[in-house]
Amino acid sequence: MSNLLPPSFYERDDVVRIARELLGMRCVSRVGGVPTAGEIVETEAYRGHDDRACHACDRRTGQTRPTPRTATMFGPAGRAYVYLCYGIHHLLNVVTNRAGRADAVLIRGLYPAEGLDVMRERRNHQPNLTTGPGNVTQALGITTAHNGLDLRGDTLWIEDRGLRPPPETIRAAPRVGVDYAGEDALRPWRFRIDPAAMTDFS
DNA sequence: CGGCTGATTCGCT
DNA sequence: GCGAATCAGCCGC
Repeated sequence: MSNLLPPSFYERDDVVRIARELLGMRCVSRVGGVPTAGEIVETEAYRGHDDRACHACDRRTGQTRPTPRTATMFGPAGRAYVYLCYGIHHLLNVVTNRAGRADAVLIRGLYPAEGLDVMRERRNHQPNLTTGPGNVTQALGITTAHNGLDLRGDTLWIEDRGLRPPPETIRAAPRVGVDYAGEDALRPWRFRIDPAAMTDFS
């Protein structure tokens, strides 16, 4: 028994809260009909209208406006925003808030749950399957070709299986790799489940 | 159109 | 701890 996260989960005007609440949810891909999945253990929140670490916000001027790359973030909630980072890595985000508000949650880590053999193969048999945002997409088979996908479709979605990490096991920290964002780089919008508290996931 | 840069990862020092 | 890999987006000329 599992519940697909409803639009009302994504449409809320609080991307930081959503990033925290996504911890413990199961992220599922069915690329090419092959199921792979894992519980979300690390996220980061990006807020379009006032956060210079967010792609939607020009980090020099502070102006927020859509570009061809970031158009998905300005669209309706509950879709996948996938972009290419450093010319190599595909990074998966969940779009939140109403259309016009460019908020998104970056999926940075999973606890592997389903399709481990496929994920191992996609990861070229490296020991780290789904830690790190670039590794998550590689294991799930997600690329920029999946940008804009509705998370209620049959290729990529997020399920609520009732797993709720205890609040005291959730660590908040500044986001990774956004030093250019000035004061916004200090916002503690990175969330992860303390690895030592993850015995429930096995 | 040229140049710079990045929400990263991995291997080598 | 450092730097290469690798390229689309974005800015400025």
